Amino acid sequence: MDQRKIRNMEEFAAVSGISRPTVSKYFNDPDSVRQSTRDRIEAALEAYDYRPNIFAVNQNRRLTKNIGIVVPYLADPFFAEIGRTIERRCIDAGFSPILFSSHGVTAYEIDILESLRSLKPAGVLLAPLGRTSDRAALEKFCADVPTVLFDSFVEGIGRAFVGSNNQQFVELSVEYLCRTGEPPCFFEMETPVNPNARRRRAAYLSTMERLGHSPQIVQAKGKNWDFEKIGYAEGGRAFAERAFPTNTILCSNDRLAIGVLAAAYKNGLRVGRGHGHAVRIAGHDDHPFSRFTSPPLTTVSQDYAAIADRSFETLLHLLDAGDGVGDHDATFFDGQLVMRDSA
Amino acid sequence: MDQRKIRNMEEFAAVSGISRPTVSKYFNDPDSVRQSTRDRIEAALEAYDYRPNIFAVNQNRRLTKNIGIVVPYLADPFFAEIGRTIERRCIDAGFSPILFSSHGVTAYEIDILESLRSLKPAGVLLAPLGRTSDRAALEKFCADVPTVLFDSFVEGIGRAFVGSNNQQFVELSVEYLCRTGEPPCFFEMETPVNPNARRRRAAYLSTMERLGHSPQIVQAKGKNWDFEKIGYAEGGRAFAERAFPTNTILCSNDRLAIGVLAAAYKNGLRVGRGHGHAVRIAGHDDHPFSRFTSPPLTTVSQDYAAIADRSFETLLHLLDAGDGVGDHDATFFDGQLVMRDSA
DNA sequence: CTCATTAATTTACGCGCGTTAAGTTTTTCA
DNA sequence: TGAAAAACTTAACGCGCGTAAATTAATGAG
Repeated sequence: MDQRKIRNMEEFAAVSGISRPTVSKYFNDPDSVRQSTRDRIEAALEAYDYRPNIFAVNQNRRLTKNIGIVVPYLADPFFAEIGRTIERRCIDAGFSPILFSSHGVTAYEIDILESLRSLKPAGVLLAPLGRTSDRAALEKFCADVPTVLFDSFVEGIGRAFVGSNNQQFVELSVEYLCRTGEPPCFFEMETPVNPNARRRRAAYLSTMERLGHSPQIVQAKGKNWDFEKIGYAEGGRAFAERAFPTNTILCSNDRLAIGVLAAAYKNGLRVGRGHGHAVRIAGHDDHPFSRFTSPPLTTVSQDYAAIADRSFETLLHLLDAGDGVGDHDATFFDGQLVMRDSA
Repeated sequence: MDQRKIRNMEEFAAVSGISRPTVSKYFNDPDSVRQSTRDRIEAALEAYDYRPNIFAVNQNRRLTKNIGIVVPYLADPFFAEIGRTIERRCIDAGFSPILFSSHGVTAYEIDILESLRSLKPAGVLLAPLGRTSDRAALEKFCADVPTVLFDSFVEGIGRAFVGSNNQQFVELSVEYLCRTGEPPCFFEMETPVNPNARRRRAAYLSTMERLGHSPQIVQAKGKNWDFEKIGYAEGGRAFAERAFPTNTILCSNDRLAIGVLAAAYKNGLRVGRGHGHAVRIAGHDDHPFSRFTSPPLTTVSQDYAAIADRSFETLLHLLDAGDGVGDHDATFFDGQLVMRDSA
């Protein structure tokens, strides 16, 4: 195939019979050169497999083609899935995605933004930790780097936001549960890490009141991202102490619900609707595992792909709109009720 | 804090009162300069927040301080977890980890290795796709870059391997199941993507024979990484067709077992041991979600942290051992039986 | 205090590519 | 066919840092 190794663009230009500046132009935009020279370059490219040195390329660019993707917790399949989707979009659009996870730790998130900055990314898609984020650090970062926030909305941070309509999510689940059985109590974490949780609580309260029921909230202690574990421990405790005031438990999110489901099983409570069942349990988010719990979890589905796609599109928009004062648009996707057997 | 922005090492050297080459030396190894000059540099570092341009730094190095981490499927919490752990080790050791996921797609794995190569990483930790990996591509890559394989053993690839002792895993589960009830049948995928699966099958066969039982294998159709879905669909079909020859189902891995568990529930089969239970189900790996299934899944635990730690240590070893012909050492960690309620 | 070490400094080159300016060739189209 | 436009070539500089050689300064044992 190739006779000798190509060491740099100079040599590659030589073997392709094109001058180096033109080759450089080609790599920055293949359409910017005449078709005939493009063909010659691409012919040489096949014969000699050469790739521009990525470090040398990025040294001179003020901005690279890198796109940072930051999620708060990669062990959560939701974020794994959404990260995956965004990665693909980036690659297909000719960017180099770099995936980071804060693993639920504030200091990690700060570190990530720090090292991201030195990668001179064209843009960043950031799902912040939320409550435990260092607001100042986020603000400073977003001031320098075009950033689209997703999943967790943080007031005043980022140039745009894409997430789900928590109000609508909870309206959907509360209305369904009230329509088909006892009005639900709301199970959530005492000090939720994620700002979505606060909006869901508010939505639960308002929806219950609108429907003429008295809202009842059960809170679980716990501050980390081990939601299933917390749901299991605290849910179990609540079952044992008969702390759930109704037979219907609406969990703030599916991961918590998965824990409560396990706790219910352990306590010998049959979960589901209809007679013979002791308790109904529902969640929100349509977590990838929710369809495989026993019983399968009734929930409200997030449109993963839509959030991922829209986030990326929004960033692209931002990028070629330049540093226009960007009318911080926020997109909130509605969810859909997914009726399964748990409620 | 800082008066003017520092643009490069030249300027930073000026404000710190040290020459640029010495500053450069400092950044490559803070211990290589006299304590007094180190103090002066670090004082300036606090006052002026400067960081060497990562691209310029890497341009001249033959090797960078980058370490690639490649997993086959990041939406699998096992890999998310192990990826997370390795990342930490890298950072703590002064390296820059970069996490990639092949998402189960051969072409992606090849692309990842391709772009990894251009990042000139000091080393790579690779959990290959396995059966669907492009062997030639792996071989070519590993010839150029010091690579430690983990999780999936591929004969002759990489300079070392760290994974689990599949033989021992299955011995443990089969012996336990035989000791406490009907000998298990083995539920697995027809064409498993992961080489561990083949070893587990072999271990099942040999262990059953050693114990004087006739092995019985039930295979599920399906070729992708949606193990839960496949387990649910094919397990459900097997239940409906009464294709499971015993009341004890040993699944090749937990994700498959989670699907079978859901299928059992759907078919009205109570899962667990003792009377009143129709079927026992067990798995392998101690998947993070296994303790939250209903009932909680009996399984054999992988030592995530040990695999992650040892993989990284092995790589470090490899790196400062230079290009010594490395006696391709393979480490196989034993598992521990985790008895829960499903079997 | 002297001499031998050890560490820092000065000077200078190179890495691989982006980019620009000036000159040359090719293409396009009237 | 000829001139303008477009694309290319040559030449050269700069990016920010690693690194080497030669020189000077600091350290420390005797």
